[in-house]
Amino acid sequence: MSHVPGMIQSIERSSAVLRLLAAGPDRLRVKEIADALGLPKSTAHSILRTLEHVGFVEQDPRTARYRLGRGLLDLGSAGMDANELRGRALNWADALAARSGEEVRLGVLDDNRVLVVHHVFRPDDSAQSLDTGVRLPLHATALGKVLLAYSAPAEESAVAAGLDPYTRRTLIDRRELADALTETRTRGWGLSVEEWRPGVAGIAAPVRTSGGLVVGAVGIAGPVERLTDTRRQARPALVEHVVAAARSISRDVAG
Amino acid sequence: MSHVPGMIQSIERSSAVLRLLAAGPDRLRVKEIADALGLPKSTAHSILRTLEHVGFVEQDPRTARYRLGRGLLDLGSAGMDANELRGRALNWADALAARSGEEVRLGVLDDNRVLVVHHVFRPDDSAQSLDTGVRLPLHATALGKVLLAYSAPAEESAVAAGLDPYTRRTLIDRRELADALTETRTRGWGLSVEEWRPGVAGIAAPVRTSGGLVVGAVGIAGPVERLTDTRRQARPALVEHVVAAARSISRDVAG
DNA sequence: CCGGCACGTGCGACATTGTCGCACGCCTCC
DNA sequence: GGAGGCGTGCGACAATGTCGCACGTGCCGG
Repeated sequence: MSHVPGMIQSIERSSAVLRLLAAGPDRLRVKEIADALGLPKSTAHSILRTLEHVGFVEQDPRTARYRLGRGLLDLGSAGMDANELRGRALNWADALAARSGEEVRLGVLDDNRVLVVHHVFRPDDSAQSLDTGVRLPLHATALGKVLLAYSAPAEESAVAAGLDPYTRRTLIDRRELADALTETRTRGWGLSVEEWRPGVAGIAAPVRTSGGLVVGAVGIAGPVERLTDTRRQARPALVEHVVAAARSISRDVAG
Repeated sequence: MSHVPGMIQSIERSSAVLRLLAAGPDRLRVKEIADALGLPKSTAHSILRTLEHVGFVEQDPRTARYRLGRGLLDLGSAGMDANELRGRALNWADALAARSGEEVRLGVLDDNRVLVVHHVFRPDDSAQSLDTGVRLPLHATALGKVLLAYSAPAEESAVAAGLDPYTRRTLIDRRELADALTETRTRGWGLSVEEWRPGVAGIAAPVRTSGGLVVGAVGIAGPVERLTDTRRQARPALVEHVVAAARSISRDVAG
């Protein structure tokens, strides 16, 4: 790759190595990397050795091939700032509120809680309190269930912290919660019916980066009778609105 | 941090910078980073400039503070190797073949193609060819649609490379494909009916890491009349088997 | 079973490269 | 309106990364 003055060459090369390893599912040999980047073997090896030392790549002991390391996994999630997410979701959240007729919340995972980073009031009602900055329980809200469904560590942490009952419908058994999260994962959206506050239901869907990583959740909340039918099932039209909004925000986030 | 002989200093320092940015949710100033790592301002700035150039960090135009960039988000995906995925999927793939009565394939994204990393024959029939290692088209197979649905870059790349028609049902229009992928994303599984080979249909579902990242797809393939009903809709029982198998593999991968 | 090849790895010398000191301009807070 | 702090850019030095070469090993073919 071309050398750009003022840029640190070894860092540019490291980036190229990481991208190369990320491009294909296969592990790569030193020679393959060196050839692909037009570098001498020694140089490529020196870079790989350092990247391995800092945990960005790992080497298979058997085949001696290199692949990306676990150290990168932790970095990705922090890449999306809450404020940034909020900025990109503003318009879509408003549109969702207008289409669904319910209040909209955008949440991110934050220390065993859902941190509400954005809140849009229900269009027809002005007597509501602004929830931005509030922290909601993970296991009892639709937003929280979505966030838990795509983060195994968060699920463990939440279970370990204890599943507090807020209503008689709150899921307090770890198996019931696990099943609910599996269902959430499978269908792609989350539901909570009177598990947090009596008479209130929520529908939420995940916001993803271009790589598929879940960085937040967006959802609506409102009276049970408006969000669900007589069998306590989510109304399909509302689900579609929520999922579509989440998809739009995801597309925006992906750039 | 201490200098280790044989390691490239600037890469070690870059790693420290990235970790520092990942540690806190706040954006950091050049001076804060420099002080935390014991570096001169100029040096820290030079590293930051390069990291920004390669997309690993971004600078807020207003506050001039730095945060992690989008380039890192997509790197986590390749942490899962194809062979590793194959190893974890072996038993589940066999079970899926037994339950569905159809042949099973496990595929990963590889350079505008689906790379088949595992293949289980249909239980009742021995006259089949082993597909492991074969590459299938992305836009015309159920496996490929699932992989495309969760990778925007791959979709762009596939469209750019041209949507070759294999049968008269192959999706060759980019809008039709986009709609199909949206549908795939929404319902959580993919379908292909005579889009690749006449008389053959496929049903596939995504395999995810604990973070929700899609690293592969598993699916069944077989005669149209066995996989779909008279309206060319996938048979729910088979879909359930495929989705369940994908979920099991995902759980295995996550652990 | 043995020879040859190709690969990963390590070392050392060179000079290219990153580092660091310094100074400029801008913004913010006294 | 002044002063301090910050981000940024430049340039010289030498410390640093780079590259050529060679060793040992594992694999494949004869």
